[in-house]
Amino acid sequence: MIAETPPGVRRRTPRGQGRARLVAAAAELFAENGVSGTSLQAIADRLGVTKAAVYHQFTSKDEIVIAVAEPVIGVLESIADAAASADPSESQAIAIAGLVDLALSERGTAAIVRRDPTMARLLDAHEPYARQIARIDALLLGPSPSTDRRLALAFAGGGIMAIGALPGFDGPAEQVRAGLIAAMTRALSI
Amino acid sequence: MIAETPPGVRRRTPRGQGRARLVAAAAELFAENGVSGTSLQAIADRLGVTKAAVYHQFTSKDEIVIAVAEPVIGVLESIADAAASADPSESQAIAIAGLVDLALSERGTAAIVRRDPTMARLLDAHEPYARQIARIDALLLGPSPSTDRRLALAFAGGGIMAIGALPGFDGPAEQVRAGLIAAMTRALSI
DNA sequence: GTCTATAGATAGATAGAC
DNA sequence: GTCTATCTATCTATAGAC
Repeated sequence: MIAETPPGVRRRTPRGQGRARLVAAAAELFAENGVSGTSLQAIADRLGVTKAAVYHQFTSKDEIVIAVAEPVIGVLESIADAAASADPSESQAIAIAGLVDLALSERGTAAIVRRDPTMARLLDAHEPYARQIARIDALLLGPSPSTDRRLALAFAGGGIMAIGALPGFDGPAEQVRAGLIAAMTRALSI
Repeated sequence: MIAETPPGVRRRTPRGQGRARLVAAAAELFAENGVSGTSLQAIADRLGVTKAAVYHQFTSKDEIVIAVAEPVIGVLESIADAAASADPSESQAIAIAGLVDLALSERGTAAIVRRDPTMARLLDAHEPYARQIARIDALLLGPSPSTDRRLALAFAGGGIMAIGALPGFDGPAEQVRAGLIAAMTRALSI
């Protein structure tokens, strides 16, 4: 009989780290080739394991796709919370800064979440995402928005995600961040 | 012996029309599911034919992808030509109006051309596309552009294509067009 | 947590009849 | 221009040993 792992003994791979590594690898590949263009084999290859090992952590590809989106949804919720609880005169600026930081920190992932057809289809059926997006949109639109303002928001949404998809934009990070916040603000100044 | 089709007699399917129908069907499917998410079987099904019939018109899937992008490239060239030959004080406005009209008329296709990973990879190796994009970018950036202006252009590029991907934006078409031109102009007013 | 092995479906692509 | 039939490769997913 083989002894069980005694409590407190370090495993070769810390708890949950295999899963996190897998999600990170999947996110990179999704950003490069799209969700449909990424096979489980490709994910396994990047990790240096077999497909079966991938299926040990997730029961389906869809589950991996959702797992990739989850951190972004969490950040969206934080942004909506922060903007909603701030003074109304500041809520828009807070939302814009949050979205810019999200696009810059998550880069490819944020872009994939917004523009990949497979991801979009899964997230539409995933209530938490739709709810946070709706909250932020409402904050940025204000009450009874004009058609022009709704156009401007859709435009700005595409703009911010296009930036996330760019390979590291040159110039100091702080200048890029400030430039993007200015671009978003300009787009919504109507 | 069967007589050959006499000259001048109308064929059941006009010359080249099968090809055009195929490209249109492929463009729709690419917009809905992405290039990787669209099989040749799916294209054939939408046309009510078999895969073999598709392979009669195109020798590979890549060729279909390029054929879908070709009309967009043609329009980009017209835009660049028109803007370049106009008075410098008007060239930016002409380019913006042209891009907005392209995004609105081609809708899904224009968006796919800009954001699908498979399409992007093929077009990067397709000189005509890169050349026209470079011409238009140069026109919109002007000489020795600042980092902020290059950021603004990338932002605007994402914005305009996000609009194309939207399902028919409500409001009168003319208002949508004017709103988009205003959004693009605002984005580049730096 | 990783492996080998494989099922079952579907992918892109080809051959040849009509 | 369209078909049936088929090839080979790859896909998602499962079973079961270590």
